[in-house]
Amino acid sequence: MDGGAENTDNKRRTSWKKDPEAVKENILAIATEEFAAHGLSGANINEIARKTSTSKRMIYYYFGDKEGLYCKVLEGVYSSLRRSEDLLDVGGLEPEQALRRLVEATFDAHANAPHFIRLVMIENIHNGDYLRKSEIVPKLNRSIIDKLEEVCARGKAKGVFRKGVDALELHWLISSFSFYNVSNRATFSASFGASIFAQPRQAILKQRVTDMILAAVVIGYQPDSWS
Amino acid sequence: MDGGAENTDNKRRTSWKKDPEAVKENILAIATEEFAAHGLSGANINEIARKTSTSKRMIYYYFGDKEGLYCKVLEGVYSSLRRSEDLLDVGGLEPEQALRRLVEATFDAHANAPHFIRLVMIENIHNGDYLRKSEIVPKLNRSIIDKLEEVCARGKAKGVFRKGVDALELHWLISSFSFYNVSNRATFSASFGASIFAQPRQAILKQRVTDMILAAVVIGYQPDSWS
DNA sequence: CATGAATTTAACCGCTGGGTACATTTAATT
DNA sequence: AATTAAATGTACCCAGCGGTTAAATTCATG
Repeated sequence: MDGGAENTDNKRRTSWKKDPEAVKENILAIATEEFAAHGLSGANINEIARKTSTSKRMIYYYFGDKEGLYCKVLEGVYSSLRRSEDLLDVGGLEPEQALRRLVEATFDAHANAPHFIRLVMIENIHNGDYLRKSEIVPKLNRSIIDKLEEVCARGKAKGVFRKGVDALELHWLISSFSFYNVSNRATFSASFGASIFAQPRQAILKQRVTDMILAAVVIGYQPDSWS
Repeated sequence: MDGGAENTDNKRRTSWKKDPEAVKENILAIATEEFAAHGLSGANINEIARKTSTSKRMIYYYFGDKEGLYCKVLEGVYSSLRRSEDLLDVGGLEPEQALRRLVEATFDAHANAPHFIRLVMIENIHNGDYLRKSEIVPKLNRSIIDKLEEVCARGKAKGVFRKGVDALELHWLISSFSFYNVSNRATFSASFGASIFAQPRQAILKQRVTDMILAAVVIGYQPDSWS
């Protein structure tokens, strides 16, 4: 990530001994780890600095203060998850298959983005105060709703989706499964064991929630597994 | 809660000018507020002490240190939620109605226990380290599973529940809705507005998830709302 | 090569906040 | 009344941590 001087870098700066962009990226990466691990108040700036390839002073130089750094970290994980969602193209699939694909992909995406999950949890502890300040986030979140709305519209037009189906509600449903499955592993395991979070139970769970969503949306849907 | 001298109190202590039990309760109540509001590292012992009817010294006298206090708070909200669950009796209902009742009650219980939700979120941020240490919690959590298992058994015996239905999986499902609905309000609202968390949308949501669970469990179930 | 803005270093600071020392009061016991 | 142990009040400590100061280094530019 640091490597040599990237002369491919455009803008007005060609090659510095130490590239500020790389430094910023490095700080952000470490800070993401630390905030995700310990929360806003729990994370330690000195510790973040120590793990960085640069110094504490640089953190303040580039990000102002602890909260400024936290905000950038938050924006980073949000846009990173949404970017991965944008890669998913369900335009070529029939509405039922498109929805199934969206649910499965969301489930998997959450399972594979523990940093995102933890930072969203942390941000909720802070009542969304920092997310609300961000300008970048609101527009990011349209894409997933748009995608769901498009699928719903096609499903209704084709006559296979129920009338009452609402994209936002659907998103809430899909997120609740997918998020909880990661966010509450620790306490759930402490109470009931971790078996449900290992294979093959996870695969079964994904199948189950997908079927439940489809059953709620698609007229006359009858999953194979529901004898 | 303080009132007069409780001579009904057994043990070896009859009446003190200042009842230590009441002091402990008072500390716990305030600490619950503060930890739920700010997290483990975010909460401030001096601030907790200030809001108490006693002094910081007493907190350390009764709870040892910050983490000890946090543990007791955690145990408190857990047992409080489970106690409210125990009040729910579905023994007299047919399996389908019993399950419906359990889902609705869980949904409502979570919506009405914001402290519990926040503290569980916080505990998950800490990877369940403190919950795992607690001896009181593991046994508390049996009751809800037992209740679900009993309903499932009756439903299968009656021939109205599917064979594959598993109580733990069911609990995971019901919890995911109910928990996420409260835990992620802030960030969800920041992204998509708060309309879904107000009436009448909440009632619709509850209805929807209940129907989804029943459809997944009860053979041939067809909710009215699913045209 | 002098200028100066951008970038980086190292040392430093003050206060917050978890935790403690020690004296003192209270109520049961003898 | 004297003794004792639990319960409490007050003042204090001090390390950790967020944030800063001031100066040095790097490189484009005239």
